[in-house]
Amino acid sequence: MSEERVSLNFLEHIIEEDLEKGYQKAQLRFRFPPEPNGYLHIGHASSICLNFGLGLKYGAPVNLRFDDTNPAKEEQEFVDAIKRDVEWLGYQWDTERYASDYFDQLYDWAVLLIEQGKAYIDSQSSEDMAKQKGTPTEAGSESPFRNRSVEENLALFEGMKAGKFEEGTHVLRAKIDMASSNMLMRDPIMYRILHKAHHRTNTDWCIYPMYDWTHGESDYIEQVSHSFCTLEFAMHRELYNWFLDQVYEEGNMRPKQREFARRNLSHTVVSKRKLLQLVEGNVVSSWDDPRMPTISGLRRRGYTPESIRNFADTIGIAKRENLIDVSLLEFHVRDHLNKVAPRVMGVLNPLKIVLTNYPEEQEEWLDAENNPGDEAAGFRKVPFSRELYIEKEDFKEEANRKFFRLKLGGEVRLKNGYIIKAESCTKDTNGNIIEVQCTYDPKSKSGSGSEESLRKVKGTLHWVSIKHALEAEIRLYDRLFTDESPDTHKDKDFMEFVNPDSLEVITGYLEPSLKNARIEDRVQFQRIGYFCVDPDTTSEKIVFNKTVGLRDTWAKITQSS
RNA sequence: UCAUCCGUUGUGUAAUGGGAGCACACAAGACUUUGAUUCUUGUCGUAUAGGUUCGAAUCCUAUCGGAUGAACCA
Repeated sequence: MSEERVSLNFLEHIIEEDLEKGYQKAQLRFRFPPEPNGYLHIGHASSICLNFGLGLKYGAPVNLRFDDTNPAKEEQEFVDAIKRDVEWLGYQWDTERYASDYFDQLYDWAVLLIEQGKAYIDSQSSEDMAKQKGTPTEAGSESPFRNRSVEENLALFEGMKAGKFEEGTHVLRAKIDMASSNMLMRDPIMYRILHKAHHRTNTDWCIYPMYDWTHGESDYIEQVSHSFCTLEFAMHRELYNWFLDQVYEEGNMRPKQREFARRNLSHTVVSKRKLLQLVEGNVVSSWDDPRMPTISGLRRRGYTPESIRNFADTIGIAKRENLIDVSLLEFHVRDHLNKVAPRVMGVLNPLKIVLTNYPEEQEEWLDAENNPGDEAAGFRKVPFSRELYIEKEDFKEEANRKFFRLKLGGEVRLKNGYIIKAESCTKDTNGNIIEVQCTYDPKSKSGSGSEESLRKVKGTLHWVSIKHALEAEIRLYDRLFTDESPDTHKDKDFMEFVNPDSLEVITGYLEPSLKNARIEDRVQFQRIGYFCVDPDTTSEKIVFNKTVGLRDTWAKITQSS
């Protein structure tokens, strides 16, 4: 037995230390707290995998909590989409919670703070308050309303709740320290007036708690042990703890906020505003366009939940700045699809070949293996006939020895079929090759066991029988941005880096077995890449999205020479 | 130029005072009815300068570099 070296990320170290210090394993509880104001993206996926992954690892419950404190931005539609995406990723939350579940408790606690002289109503404009806030290097100044009496504060707060005031006229502020080096501690706003209907509480409330006042207290109410968020909230920790101090009672779990670095993916943007710009500017068709980094986009692109979880696992979690190459994500989807995707044949760029010694009316149904890595996947039949399509790039009149494909006078194996030899070709008036005449070796049939079938020829091509071919719309995707970090340039707008060729739509010719493919089915077009059936598919027209290409060392060779 | 955080191969991450490891990428080779997959091997790293210590990626100091911080957003 060799000792296994366990490697933990820094958050797991924190949990392990807490466990050693006396936390009970049964007290561990985590949460994933999205705001329902948009669609989840690959960055959220990392956070989901982190929190739910820890839940699985420690056998701890994980709550799905919607941080719904701003009715101006939040909608039920997003709640539903988020739940779907988390489930699709393969995780189960313990309970579904909403910050809005705690509005009553939050209000009561706020009243308590007012009574203790730790919060006050400020009746200035936001501009005046901003002026008094100071700068990171200069202390702020106190509001003229800072020392209102408890009674007056209570009355005003009640009035705010009762809807007696216009938006912007009053706010509730925590009375902390206008000179703190942490700007967030300079009397942060706890409540603002918003005469807006909330997607869950409707018009019950017209004052809504701010993030800082809500988040830690929600963690506390749910008795979350570890509250993990991204680095931009590091400054908020001091406030998080201050608010917690006001309500914490001995004997309860005291939630601990810790921060990790957001994972950045190359060649993409992830901010809601920018994603919206792509949708509204018709750069992409929708939020679930297969080029979008949203979870719904990745799903439509053909990514599997496993591949995304494996990706999140490999990139790990830390506190340093990072830019993860999108090719790592592509590696993981290839890696998973290689194991599970059935192999099929499809020609995307057809060139007609005619087997001159194959009888005109003859057709054969050949055995084809569904997945060479998985015996249980079995076999299917593919039709073979005299006239076939192969890829244009698989034929050259003349080529050197490194070209393992079809050339005049050369032989090649047709996958699952026969060995053929190119004899001649015909061209149109522009000199384009439009047809290749070949002969086939009738004894070389794949799997027949004959001496001829065992012959080694260097190249193997995929193909499709023209008269049996299924026409399909094929959408070929490329990266949406040409720059690896499009939104980090100070002097350039990210839209300048949009790749104009990120989508190419062509007609492909597929083996007829694909007629029964269903939406979201994923297959490998042999020698090309992984594809999945798009929801735009109808009974008349099947649409495939290219998920990712196969690794292509031949492309590298041709490029470098 | 105030506060907080962070600097480990090309990228991401591990090593918590004692082996700089893993994955991807890259390179070479083997196998192959997918130029795929698989397998083998290889190249490359602790920001800099001091200090503490028998011993430092790890602790201390300074320097350099980066990120974050002034929304009635989350």
